[in-house]
Amino acid sequence: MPELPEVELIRLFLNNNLLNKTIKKIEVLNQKSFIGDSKDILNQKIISFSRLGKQLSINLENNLTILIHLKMTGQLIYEITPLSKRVPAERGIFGHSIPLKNQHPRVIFFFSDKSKLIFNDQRKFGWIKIFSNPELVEAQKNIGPDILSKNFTNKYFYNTLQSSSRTIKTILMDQKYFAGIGNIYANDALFLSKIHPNISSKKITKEKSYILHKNIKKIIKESIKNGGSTARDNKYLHPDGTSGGHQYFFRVYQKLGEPCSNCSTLIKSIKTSGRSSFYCPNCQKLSH
DNA sequence: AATACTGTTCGCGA
DNA sequence: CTCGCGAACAGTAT
Repeated sequence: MPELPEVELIRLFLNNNLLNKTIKKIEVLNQKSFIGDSKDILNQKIISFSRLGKQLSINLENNLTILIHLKMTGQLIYEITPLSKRVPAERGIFGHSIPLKNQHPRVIFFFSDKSKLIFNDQRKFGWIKIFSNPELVEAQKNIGPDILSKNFTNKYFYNTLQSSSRTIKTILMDQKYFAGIGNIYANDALFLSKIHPNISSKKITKEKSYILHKNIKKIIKESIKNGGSTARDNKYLHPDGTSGGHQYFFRVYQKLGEPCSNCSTLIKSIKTSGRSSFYCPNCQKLSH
C-alpha cells in the first residue's frame, strides 16, 4: 500500500521512538514474511533508519540491516507501555485514531523496554529480510534514484523518459528508473502536469518533462506534510495507529465520475498495464 | 454467486 | 534486451 511518503513517515516515527533500543525477541507468525535467521539480530541495538524508495532499512549495531517492504497491505504498528512515553507521529492536521481491527500480525519485534513493533500484512505480499552490507547493496542495485535524493535530476528524468516507448505512467511507477512513485502519486502528478497516463513516454517534450519532474517532487513533499495517504480500508496508518490526511487532497486518484477540480469535466478511469488510471479527459489529452 | 477490484513487484514466455 | 500478463494473497464491492 504505501508509497514513498508513507514509508518516509514510518521512518521518521520509528526514528523518534525506536532509536538505540535493543531487539530482545522476535515472533514470526508467518514464515514467508521473514527471510533470514532471527538469531542474527537478537540483542542488537538499532543505530539508524534509512529508506530507498518504498523500502525501509533498520540498521543494527552489528552492521546487519533489517530491510522491510510493505507491498500492498503491510503496516508497522508500534505499541509501548505506558502510553504517555510515546512520541507523537508527524501526521499533519488530520490524524485521528483508527481502531486496530482486522489486523493480520505476521512478525512481532519485542524491545528491551517492553515495547513492540508489529508487522501486519493482510495479503502477505510484504516481507522482512536480513542483509549484510554487501548483500544489501546487491539487493538494491537495480533500484533507481530515490525521488527525494539529489540524484533524481531533471536531466536524468528527461533522458529516462526518452529511453522508452512504454506509457508514461508505467515508466513513473517502474522502480528501476526512479524509486518511490506508486499508483496514487503517479495519477495525481500526471494530472497536475496535464499529461495523459497512456501517452508514450518518449513523446513527452522537454518542457512537459520539466513540469512533471517538478510536480512529482511537489506532490511527494505535500503528502508527507499532510501525513501521507490513508485511503480505502485504512491500509496505511502511522505506527501509533492514527490516520494520515493526504487522502483529502487527492486530485484524480479514485475520483471516477467526479468533476475535475480544474474544468469540471467528469474524471475517467482506464487501465495502464493492468493498473487503474484516473484522469481528466479534457485537461489530459492523448495528443498533448 | 461469481467476478472484479485493491496503495506492489516478480517471473515467465513471446 | 523489452514488454505484457498472471501470480503471490485476502478482503470488499458490484
